Amino acid sequence: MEETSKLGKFTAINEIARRRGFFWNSYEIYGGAGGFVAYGPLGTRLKQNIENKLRDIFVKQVGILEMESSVITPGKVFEASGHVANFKEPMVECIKCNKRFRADHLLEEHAKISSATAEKMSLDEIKFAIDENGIRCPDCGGNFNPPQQFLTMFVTTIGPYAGATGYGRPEAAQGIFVEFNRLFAVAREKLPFGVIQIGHALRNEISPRQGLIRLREFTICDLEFFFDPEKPCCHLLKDVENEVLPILLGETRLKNSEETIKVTVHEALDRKIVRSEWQAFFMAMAKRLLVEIGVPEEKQRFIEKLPWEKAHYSSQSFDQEVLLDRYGWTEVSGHAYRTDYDLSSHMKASGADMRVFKEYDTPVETEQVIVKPLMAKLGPVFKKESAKVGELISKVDPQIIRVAFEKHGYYMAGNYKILPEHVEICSQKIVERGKRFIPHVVEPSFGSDRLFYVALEYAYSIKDDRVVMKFPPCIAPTQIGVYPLMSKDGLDTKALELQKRLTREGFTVEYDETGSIGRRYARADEAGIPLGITVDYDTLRDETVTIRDRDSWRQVRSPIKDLPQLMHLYFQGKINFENLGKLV
RNA sequence: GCGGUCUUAGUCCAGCUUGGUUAGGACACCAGGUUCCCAACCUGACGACCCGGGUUCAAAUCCCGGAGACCGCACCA
Repeated sequence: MEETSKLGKFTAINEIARRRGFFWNSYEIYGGAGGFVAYGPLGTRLKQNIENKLRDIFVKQVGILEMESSVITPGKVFEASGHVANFKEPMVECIKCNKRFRADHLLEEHAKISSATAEKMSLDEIKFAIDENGIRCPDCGGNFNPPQQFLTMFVTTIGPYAGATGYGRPEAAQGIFVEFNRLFAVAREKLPFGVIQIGHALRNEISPRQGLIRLREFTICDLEFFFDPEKPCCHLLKDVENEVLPILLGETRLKNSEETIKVTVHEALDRKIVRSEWQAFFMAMAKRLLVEIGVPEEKQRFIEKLPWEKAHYSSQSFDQEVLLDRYGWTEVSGHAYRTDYDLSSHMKASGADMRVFKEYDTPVETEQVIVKPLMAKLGPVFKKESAKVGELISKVDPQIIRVAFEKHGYYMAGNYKILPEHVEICSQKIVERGKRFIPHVVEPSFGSDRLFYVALEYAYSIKDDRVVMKFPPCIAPTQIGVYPLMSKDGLDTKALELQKRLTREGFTVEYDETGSIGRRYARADEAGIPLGITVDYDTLRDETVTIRDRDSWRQVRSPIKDLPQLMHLYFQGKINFENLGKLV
């Protein structure tokens, strides 16, 4: 019974999404293709509004820099990042029944090989281990074909001739890391700073079945926040330290429990539940974002990833989950502490120096004993070789030379005999003004399509057998509906004027004069339009209109001239519906 | 990838067992009428058998293959 109601809501949301143009499966005329969706007019606006909300929070409020890079990425990038090695699954297929299995999972189960070890094994090693342990198909007992890797990145060729491999990026993060040097320069070479990229990513999922939750092409919002690991303090923590985070700890999960603990950001850090201040800060901001798109906090939680669940780059990871009617607890954002993994990898692979220079508060002065070759003396003796000899000498530990002089009266640098008069051993002051290091990264990463689906599901409600999409006003795809009570007697022209005026004010306004007023309200409710303004016969007399609240269906009356200001205040969340006019 | 169920207008469904003239309904949408605040009513218009092949005089209907959806399994770095 519960099952059918779950199906019912999901089906109803999908039906309304198709009918009203929120989203649908792509390529329907060719039979469809799994894992790809098209957003219609309402959906596109809703998705943009959600993404803009995210921008509002992170770009405007926190000061994160936004950038945009390409989807197609040269192979080298994902080789360096570790994706080519890690973004694939070794799979075996049963010869008899054709069933496929994760080879590493079979080894864990039947050969007691740990997942960490199994992950590092080559295909040959896997084959050997399978044969050695006599592992057969768990279903029918058949033998396996040789193991094969299934790469979950889309592969392509860049340019028409060369065999230059390119990948469709499976995340937007690498687009940020590879441009780090320029971004850092733009950020005026100051840490900490963050960069966000919102864009498409591609993952060739084996079986993308869960609608908007798992797509082959989707929109990802990756935020990479760079900071000095020696200065891990978050200067914005004050704003969020009392925000409560519901966390399901890894240790709790190991006990097969789903009990969450509720801790403030402050506590979570104090008790070292979350190890990075910045990570805790972003988790709190992520929670706020979800509240703003309509998910109450009791329907959210953060779940700590277990060591073998973490991505290859991550040190400590949490997933932000939202309770969905259909899919249960569902990930909407991931919070990973990527350390210096990515920048180090790209540094090593590309040869580019991605270190950051940090000036010490007070320069460090050290005295160092050095061997100074006296070229005036060396020249006459070694002639053309003297430059080489000089270089050789200066690399040697002064102590060794000193000891050699004391013992033998000379020092042999290779085949060259160095006498005390050739060099000067002296102490030198060295002033270090700073040092170079690789910044650490904390990454919150949101799935835009998932946020979208979450917003739809939480907005969906039924009132008097009608569907009302209760989007929070700040993300509603259409903000205002304008209706003439009758499409005659000049009410229509008056209403059209009003629509134009509000549109010029920057609102998304829809005009509708077809059908009875009740039908138009119903249509508007389904599209989730928060406010409906109706021009009636009183309007012609006194220049006032009624404003209808989507959620309560109550109405207030206000003068037309006040509308622009009232609407601005309402959509900025500064006033409530009741403050829009006199209740009628 | 596997197994089960399924695929008919914008949406939701009927028809298929037993092949046969013009594939039926509801809602939505559009036009006109009517209507002074919550999917009212009247008239009219538009609009579909998932794709490919086969069987047959004749296929939405039977058979084979494919694609897609849903449920379960597996997968989800």
